[in-house]
This record gives sequence, structure tokens and C-alpha cells, in this order.
Amino acid sequence: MTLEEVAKLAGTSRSTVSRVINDDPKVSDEVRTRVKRIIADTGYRPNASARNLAGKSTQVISLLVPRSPVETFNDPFYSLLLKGLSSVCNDRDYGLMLLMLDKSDPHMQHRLLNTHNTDGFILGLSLVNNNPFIPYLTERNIPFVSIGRHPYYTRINYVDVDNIGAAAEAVHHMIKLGLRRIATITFSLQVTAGADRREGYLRALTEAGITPDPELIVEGGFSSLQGYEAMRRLLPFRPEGVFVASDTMAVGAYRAIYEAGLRVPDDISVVGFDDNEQASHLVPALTTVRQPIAELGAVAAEILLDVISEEASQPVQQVLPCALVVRRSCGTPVSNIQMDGKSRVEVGVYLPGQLDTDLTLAFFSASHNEKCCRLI
Amino acid sequence: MTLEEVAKLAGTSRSTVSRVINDDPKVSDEVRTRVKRIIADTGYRPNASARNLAGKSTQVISLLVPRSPVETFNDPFYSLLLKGLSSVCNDRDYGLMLLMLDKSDPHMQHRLLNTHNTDGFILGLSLVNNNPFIPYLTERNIPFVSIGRHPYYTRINYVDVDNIGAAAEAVHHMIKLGLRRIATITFSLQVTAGADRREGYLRALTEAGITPDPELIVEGGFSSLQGYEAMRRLLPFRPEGVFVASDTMAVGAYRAIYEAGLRVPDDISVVGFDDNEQASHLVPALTTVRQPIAELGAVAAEILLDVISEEASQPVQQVLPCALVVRRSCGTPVSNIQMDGKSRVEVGVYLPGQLDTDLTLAFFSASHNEKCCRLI
DNA sequence: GAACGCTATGGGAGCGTTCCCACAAACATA
DNA sequence: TATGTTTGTGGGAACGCTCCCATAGCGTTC
Repeated sequence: MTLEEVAKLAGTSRSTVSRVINDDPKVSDEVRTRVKRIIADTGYRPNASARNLAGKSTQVISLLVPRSPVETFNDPFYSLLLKGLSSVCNDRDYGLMLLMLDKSDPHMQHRLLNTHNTDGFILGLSLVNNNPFIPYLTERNIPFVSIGRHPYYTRINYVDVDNIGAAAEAVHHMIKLGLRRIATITFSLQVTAGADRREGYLRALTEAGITPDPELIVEGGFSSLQGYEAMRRLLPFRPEGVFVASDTMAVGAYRAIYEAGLRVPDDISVVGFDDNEQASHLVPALTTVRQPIAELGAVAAEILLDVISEEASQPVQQVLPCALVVRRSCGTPVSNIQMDGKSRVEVGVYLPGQLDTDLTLAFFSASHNEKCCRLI
Repeated sequence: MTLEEVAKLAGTSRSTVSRVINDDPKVSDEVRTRVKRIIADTGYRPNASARNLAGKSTQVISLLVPRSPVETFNDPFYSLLLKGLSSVCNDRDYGLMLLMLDKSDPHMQHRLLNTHNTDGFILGLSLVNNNPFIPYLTERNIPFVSIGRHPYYTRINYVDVDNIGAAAEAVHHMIKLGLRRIATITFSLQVTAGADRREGYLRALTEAGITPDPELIVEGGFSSLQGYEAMRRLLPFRPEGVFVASDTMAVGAYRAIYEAGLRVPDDISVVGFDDNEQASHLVPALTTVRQPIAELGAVAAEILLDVISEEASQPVQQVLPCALVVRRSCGTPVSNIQMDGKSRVEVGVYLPGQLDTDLTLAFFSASHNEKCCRLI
């Protein structure tokens, strides 16, 4: 079924049918209703390829995920990101393609090259080194937005959270509780977020007049196994607290701590990063940094669509705030939390009935009527 | 940059360049290398829309997710499904689009209608009632594969796990341990999988000569909150064991049990379904049914691509097996597990170092050197 | 040496749209 | 009445490919 065939049935021309479909006002009401009726009767669907070919835009964007270790997928990060992306795409009538590429895939180039029907890309992970995608897309003038800034390519479009600030705040939280020997297990340093969180850790220590101790800085990665191993390397140095730069790794860290016969937070305080579902299931529930991941996706999609339609000349860069979610893993009595004047505190006792998506933080902890407190 | 322009630079014709791009053998080596060089130099990318228009196929399939409660996304189900889907799509050079549609979205029809560039659909959830997608796609002769069978539309392509059999096995496991008053919290009955798991529960009881007690059957849903509430409704009836038809709900069920001052498995045994990451984090670790979700996605994609290319006349229907993963939540000493002759048992003590993606079941439980045992 | 095949190549037609221009009819303006 | 403007409509051209057929050049066969 084509425009021409619909036109024939409606006793009019291809052009007029096209106008009806595209809501062009210059069609008489009579013809318009006649055409619409035929379209409904025949179940005609415009051919997207033809439209795109003639119209020079595909109305589709792609999320590019450098398919890293399987952990990529155990992480709810991409689920949430997709949620944000797809809601914006739906609103603006764009399609969303998913492109999982291993940067070491020999066909990577080919797949990117032949990626069908894409007006632009969302880069799902900001690889620090050997990021083949940014130069590739830049050279070809293909619009893209990176999830996460990039330390060297500073003139790209990106959305990021304030990793440095949030990490500093997390560490600061431990410092305020009187801890001094604070270690960190870094997130993958392959990724900007990893480097930034370490940076925030260092900044908080320095600001507090504590000299960072290299022994207390261990490189982790994405997986809880890496968190586990890193924690085991750390334990001999007897840290009082650990800033674990992802909740997934924090799970592994807990395990290492328990295996060593130590307790959280009595022997070691732990702060995570992400506010995974896991964070609230851990016992004790994990104090961590909440990132607005779905919003990150939504904003990225909006920026990309704007860039595509407007050809902005200046890079668009946006940084979203995080929030520290205080639970039990640092043993904080809520009343001890001191404010720095910049954040607002929300204190609440989460009761059983309130368990819902946004309050999963209540989870197991709630069964002890734990007080939860969020800086927002 | 078009074919014609490349041809001009290479001193040949559009047709020949097209042949080079499509690996047509009928091109002399000399011309071929010349053309390839020009393509590389100019960064020429074939226009997908034009290809599709001329070639009558878009090389893209869509995953259709009826965007249900937010729970959809806390569930790792779609992450894993996407993993399977995208690996097949990559292998076969297909693109994967993501289409999140609420069936109550007034523009649903419109969005489906205008979905760009799609050769076929994967239906991500088998809605039992008011499933508007199946008739829509069937009428229009658009190829699709459903994840999960459908009770009424029996002649569609689908991939499913053996929900009935697996649920029966799970309940059978409790029966073998001597439990009699076994309750169930159903999965959303809006979904085939929910109905099937209840069916399996009933079957296992009946086969064991136990009359199902309506008081012990409570409808749950997708979320852990629903699991929590269902369990609270169930507790007054003093079940000895509960088959909770999704791990996410089992988390809520645990909580209700603990709040009532009872213990798992001492007072109540629990069996879940899914083998989420959460399942192994619970204390005690949850005995549950493992579904091969990524494989489900991969098989679905393969079937869809086959259907697209071959126009199979018979519906393709495939059922994948599940495995019962026995942990602590029924208090089973491993040696007590009796075999039914159909399954093989794998018993292992998961030690700290073995923590990896596939063995997350070891998780916290592993710190107690728990014995894990899987029927495989 | 004529007829035939095979190989590499070129060009036309067509895919189903959108965009633009042409044009007829009706109406407003001088 | 002649001229311009507006409104609705129709058709040509183009978008950048693929597919098919035509053909030139060459070797093979009878």
C-alpha cells in the first residue's frame, strides 16, 4: 500500500494524501476526511525508509554501549538510563536504537559505519583512554552526546553528575564522623567517573588536612568480585572507613570485611556510590551517593535531539547533582550529621507500609525502624 | 557523499561501487581496491534509508515493552533479555530498536503504526488480557515473536520457559521436605508466566495428593511491595512454606516474615522464581528457579530473524528449561535432596575466591561456606 | 571465422516518500 | 474589466540506493 494507491482510492492525488498525513492545513475538510477514512480502512502505514530518504532525517537515535564485562548488565545503570532515554524519545516521536559494541570488536568500525538510520548517538560510557568513538563521530560530524564528561575531549556535548563533588561529600561525611584513616576502592579508572570519584576522595581528605596515603587507595573496577579483592588487599592496612566508588563493589567489600571477622560499621565504616537497589538490602544498609540516572538519560536525549535539530555551535554540557543517602554503614546517629550550609537534610523514619520504589532505601533496614536521612 | 560521487572519484560507475560495497565477486581486483581506497579516504557511508527503500528490508527489529509499573525496570529481566537479543542482532548485522509502549497510551496505536524501519517485533511481555499488540501485528502480517506463550493466541511464534514445570518442581521440592501447608504468592496474573506458575503450584500439590487451599493462594504482582503485602495477608493462615512466584516479591515476603517475628526457614520455608541477583543476597539465600533469560532473548531474536527471511508458515514455538537452585531458604541439608531421575544435581561448596557472575549465588551465603546445589 | 559463452562494467528503472512549482478556480483589489 | 492574491490540488524531480538488462571485450568451441 502506497501513497499513490491511497490517493487512487480516495480519488485524489499523492500530494494531497501526503498533506493529510503530515497535517498540512491546505487541504479541504471534505477531502481530508475522505482520505483519513481510506487510510483507516486500508491500514496504510507510511514507509519510513522512503520518508527518511526524501526527508533527510531518520528520526532515530542510538545508544552506544561499549559492551564491557558482563557486569555492565548486572548493573541497573543501563536499565535506568534506557528508561530516561526512551521516555524522551517517545515524547518527541523518535526511535531509540541499541548498539552494543565492544571497542575491541574487529567489526566495530563496520558496525558503526553501517549503523542504520541514526541521526545521532548517545555514548553510554565515557571511556578515558582509547575511546575510538569520539574521534570517529567528531570527524564525520555526526551529532552525539556523551554520558559522562571526558578529560581530554573537552568540547563535546555531555551530561554528567558531579562525581567529584559527590565523592568529596561522601568522604567528608566520614571525616565529620571522626574517621581519619579513610581508604578508597576506586571505580574503574578506564572511565571518567572512576577518575573523578577518586579525585573527589582526594579533595575531601586534603581539605580536611589529611594527607592521602597511597596504601589506602586501591584500584577496583565494575564487579563485586573486584570490590571483594580490593577490600582484601586493603584490610591489612586497617582502614577505619572505606569509600567504595560503586555499590556493586561495596557488596564485595562487605563480604571481605565479614570474612575477616570484622563488622560494618563497628570496625569499618563503608560508603558506596550509586544507590543501587542492593545498597539498601545490605546489612547494615549502605550509606551511599544517589545518582539521578534516569534523568541523566532523559537530559542526554533532550540535548541530542536539540543538537540534531538546531546544529548548536557551542557544546552543550550539563551536570546534575547527586545526593548523599545516609544509612547505617557508617553508624551515624542521624542527629550527628552536621550541615555544611549547602545541602538540605530530610530525616524520616521509614515505616513498613511506605515501602515503594523510591523508598527502597527503607528495605531491610526499615524492619529495624531505622532512621534514614538524605541530603537533598 | 553518494555512490555516484564515489564512482566518479574512482573513475567507474555507481553500479560497480555498489558491487564493491556488497561484496559482489564480479568486480576486477584492480577496480575493487581502487574503490575501497576511495571509500576509506572519503569516509563514505551508505545511506541506510536508500538501501532499505530499494532493498525492501530495514535490517532492524524492535523490542516492544509494554511499559508497565516502574518495577519493569528494577527488574534485571530486560537487561538480560537485551543482552541476548543484541548479541544475536550483532552477529546477524541487524539493528535493535527499543519501543516502550504503555498499552493505555492514547498514542500507542500511532507509535506502533509509525514505528520506523522495523522488519519485526519481539513482544517483551505476554499480556494475557487486552493484549492489543498481537491482533494488531497479526492483522498486518508483521512478523513477531512473543517472549512467553499466550493462552488464547496459540498459533503465534513464541519462546518461553517451562513455567508450569519449573513451578511444580519448586513446590515439589518443598513437599519432599515434608511441608504440607504450602502457600503461593502469584506473579502478576496479567501475564502468562503468572498464570502458568500458579498452574504449576496447583499441579504439584494435586500430584502429591494435597488439596489446594484457596486461603493459601494470594495474588501478588511485580513489585516487592506487592510481595510484602501478599505475605502479610498470608501470615494469619500459618503456612509452613510459600512459593513466591518472583524473587523480587520474595524480598518483600522475607520482610513481612521478619516483621512478624518469624524466621526463614525455621518457621516458614520460601522458594522464589527467577534467580535474581537479589536471591543470593537474601539472608538466608533464597532457593529459587533459574530462568535462562539471556538465552530467551537470543532464541527469540533468532526465531524472528528466521521468520523474517523465510516466511515460515508454521508458528515456531520453543520452550527452554529452568533449573531449581537450592539454597538455604527451605533449610535443606543438601544430602536430603532426592532425585526424581529427570534432573542432574550439581553440588558444590562455593569458596570465597570463586565469586563471579555466574556464581553470585554464593554471595553472602558463601561466607558461611554454604553448600549450594543445583538441579541442572 | 562465425557462433557462443563468460566476465566486468554501465545505465535505466524503480523503491515511496517530500518538496517545489504549476495551475485552475475563486475571490479581492485597482 | 483587467490584474493580483489566495486556496486547494496535481505532477515532476529528487532523495541514494538495488536490481535488472544491455553491452563491450575476451576466450572457447565447432
